Amino acid sequence: MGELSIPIGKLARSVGCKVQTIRYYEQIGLLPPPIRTAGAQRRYGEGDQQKLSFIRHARELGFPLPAVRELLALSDEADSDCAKADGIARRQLEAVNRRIAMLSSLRSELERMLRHRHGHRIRECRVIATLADHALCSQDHHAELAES
Amino acid sequence: MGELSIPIGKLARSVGCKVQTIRYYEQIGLLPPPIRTAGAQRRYGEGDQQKLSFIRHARELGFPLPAVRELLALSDEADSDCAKADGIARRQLEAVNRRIAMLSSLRSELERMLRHRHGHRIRECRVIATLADHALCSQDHHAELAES
DNA sequence: CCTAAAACCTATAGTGACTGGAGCTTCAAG
DNA sequence: CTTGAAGCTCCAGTCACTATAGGTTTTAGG
Repeated sequence: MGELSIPIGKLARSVGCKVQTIRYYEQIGLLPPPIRTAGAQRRYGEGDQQKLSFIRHARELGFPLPAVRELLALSDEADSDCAKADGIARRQLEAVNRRIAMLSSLRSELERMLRHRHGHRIRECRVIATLADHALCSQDHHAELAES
Repeated sequence: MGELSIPIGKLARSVGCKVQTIRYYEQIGLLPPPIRTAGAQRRYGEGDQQKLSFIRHARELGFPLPAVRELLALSDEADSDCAKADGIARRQLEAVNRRIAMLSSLRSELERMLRHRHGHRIRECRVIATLADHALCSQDHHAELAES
């Protein structure tokens, strides 16, 4: 069935990224070097396709490459170093939850705007205030403005 | 009360970013040029603080600067050009929903890993497969691999 | 008032994560 | 066996910051 051995361009199209991006990921060791044809062209398999698709989605969600690297490591580490995988999963889960919380409040605000717009005009737009709120975020820069 | 007029360093600390980042945002026109002291140092008010906080959170959520610019425009445009604001809000809402969907499935997978780990060892890690799934994403690169 | 450290200024260069282009080679359809 | 699309390497450019150099302003202490 699906052991494809597709060239780089097809792989790029299948995940919606540029050819050079794939070569770049290989260069920085995020993707393993694929097999090559006699003429030194890259040929990819099913696994590569999945991995790359994962990387692209994670990047679109705003995870930095180090976090992506960690998440990728989860599947390699899973059945070797359980404790390590557990720690990574736990940490990334917290990050994911924070993102969801922020996006949820932004969503509510956008929905509110679209609902209230039917009246006639929006009196006040609270989109900025919604996401400006520090209550949901990780950093400890709350109340930094207090002293002096 | 709170019409602060704080220097750039304090503003940076209050939102958890670098001083240069603020100057950069001013340079590219994302933040308005603030008032200056006699000695040409920047002094910021409450509104700037909110706006910057919003920008930082939006960026952490992975919105590119053009999208951030659009979201910022929502509040300016809100009571002037209603139709335009509506369109922006609708488009951004879709983007937000897609992000939430992807993050939710990633969360389920991470949670599943943490639950099942208690047995003894994780047999298979599906984190990558979860986020590799194209069903939830916007682009039309589904089934690109079909022909030939 | 005066000074000295901390924070500010501009300008420029460097980094991370790509993206594009030049110039050449390989692959595959006819 | 040709020929045009797609691949290759290498290098330069972009976006969104981040760091450094070299100088000025603020502000707290004496």
